[in-house]
Order: sequence, then C-alpha cells, then structure tokens
Amino acid sequence: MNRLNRKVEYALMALKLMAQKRPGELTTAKEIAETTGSPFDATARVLQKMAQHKILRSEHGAHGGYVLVRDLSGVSLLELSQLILGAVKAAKCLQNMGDCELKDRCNIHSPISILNRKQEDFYKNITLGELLMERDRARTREVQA
Amino acid sequence: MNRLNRKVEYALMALKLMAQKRPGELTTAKEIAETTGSPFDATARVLQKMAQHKILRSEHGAHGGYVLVRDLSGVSLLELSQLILGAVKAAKCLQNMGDCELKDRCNIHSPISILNRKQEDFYKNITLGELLMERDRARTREVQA
DNA sequence: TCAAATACGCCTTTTTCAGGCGTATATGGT
DNA sequence: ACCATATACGCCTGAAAAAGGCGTATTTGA
Repeated sequence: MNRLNRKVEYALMALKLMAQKRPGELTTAKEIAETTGSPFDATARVLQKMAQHKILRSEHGAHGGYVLVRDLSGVSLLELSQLILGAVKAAKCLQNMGDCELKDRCNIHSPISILNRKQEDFYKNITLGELLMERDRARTREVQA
Repeated sequence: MNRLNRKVEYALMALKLMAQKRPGELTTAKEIAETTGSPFDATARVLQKMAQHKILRSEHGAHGGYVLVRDLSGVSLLELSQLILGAVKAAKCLQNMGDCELKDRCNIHSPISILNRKQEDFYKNITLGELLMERDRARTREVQA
C-alpha cells in the first residue's frame, strides 16, 4: 500500500538471478534464497506471487522450481510492485478519496492525488529490464556522480 | 528514511494554507491544525522543522506564528521530504551502500541504487508550487481520467 | 514410499509511525 | 509584574505495519 519494501527487493534479486539462467532452466526458491542471502520463506512467498501473476511458471514436486516466462523489459516496476504490495502510493491520502468526511476541510486532497498519479506514471515507465540488466552502465554512472 | 507519510501531508496542508494568506501575515500552528483537522502536536513539529530550514520564519510569543519566506515554486518535494524525513528512498537497500558485507552475494545492490537515484530525481523535479497551486487544473484532469 | 519441491495460512517478534504530555522559552497585553 | 498565548523540543506510549518463522498440505520424480 505504500513504499517499496524488502519483498520487492527479494523479487528483484530473484528475477535477476533467473534472468541469468539458460532459457527454460528451473531455479528453486532454496537456491535463490541461499544465493541472495534472503530468508527462504519471504523469498518463496514473492516467487509464488509472481507465479500467480504469470511472470514466472512454477513446477511442483522434486526437481521443481521456477522459470521466467516474461521478458523483463516488458514488465514495469509498477506491475511488480502492485502484484506484491497491492498498490504503491507516494502518500496514503488517509482521508480516503471516495467517502471522505473531511473533504471540505482537507485542502490537500487533490495535491496528494496529483502526486500519487505522478509516482504511478514514474514507476510505470521503469522496466525491470532496465533496472536489472544494466548493472555495468549504472555502476559507471554511480562512480562518476 | 523512506516513504512520504503524514508529516509530509501535514506540511503540505500547512504550506497551502499559508500560501493563501497575505504576504507577511502570520499563521499560528493552532489555526493550521484546526483548519486542516490535523493533530496540533504533529503539525507544530513539522512547522518547526520547516522554520529551521528557512522555508518559514517563526515568531515567538503572543501573536506569534509562522510566515512563508520562500517561493514554493522554488522548493522541491525532495527538499521538503528530506528536511522532514531525513531522506527519501524508494527502497531501503538494507545492505547499505558503503560497508556492505553482503556486497558480493547481493546482486541487487546496483539496481536499488539506480531506482533510488531515479526517484530522487523525480521528487527533485516536483515543486511544491505545482503541487499546491494548481488545484483546479488537477481536478479537471482527474475527472477526465 | 520417500525426498524435495511448491503453496499457503497462522502466529509472533520487531520496527516504524503517530501523537500526546510536560516543560522551557519568548513576547505582547494588562 | 504577571499572565495568556505563542514557539521549541525532548520523552514516552500505544497502534500499525513489516518481517519472517512454523506447520502443514500437495505435487512429483526416483
């Protein structure tokens, strides 16, 4: 409902690792958790969420695991955040939108809406592809800054 | 250290109210809290923070209060968020940057950096002026969407 | 039949958020 | 001089959210 948190980080780490595998090669939650140093349960949960939303395909049973089925350059950070967190908003706008008894007193309702919309657009235009694939270029830019 | 929260909302509401006053006219924390329906203490605290950072000027004593001293179109959401929250990051990047003992295992370090940098730029380019002054235009756009 | 994997609900602990309380200080009015 | 009304600010507690461990069911290959 709000900011990007550890779940999203675990998801990103998992996706990055899977993107480096050969096409169709399965990766287990255990391997991902161990490789990235993330807690197993939390990692498994985000993998399940991503499988539900068809970003991954899961295979049960022994020798099961997960495999990427979507091109990450076609998946936005907004989509990932929404499927993991439910929604992403810069601010909560506690006086919530529809039936707000404070609507007349609250002079910030619209500004918060503007902001949330802007942030949604912002996340919509960031693809997981650019976030996960361009490590070297990004590193270079960081050093320069 | 993370997302925009109520403190930022209270600050925005207070700024909007003060921006509507005549230049130099003082506004008390009490008036702001009552007008916006925000808790007094929380409101007073963000006013004090903004005064410390010279966005407002405060006057003590009876008939004291706060007055805007900066043009809101020259204040970015990033600046406001940073002075109230300390910093704003899309994700925490728990394996924190400098001395990270997991840096070799963590394959997400750089992507989170990219994201945080992007979000910082995003907030830097939103001015409080555009957020608070353009209610009507914003409302119109909302209805259309 | 068993081992290893996904799937998922429940629960506790930890952390963060929110905000009230008390008190010090400043200042104008009476 | 005194008091009412401000700002300034540290401390503390209760509520909410995040994090993640545990137990268990289910699937599937050996």
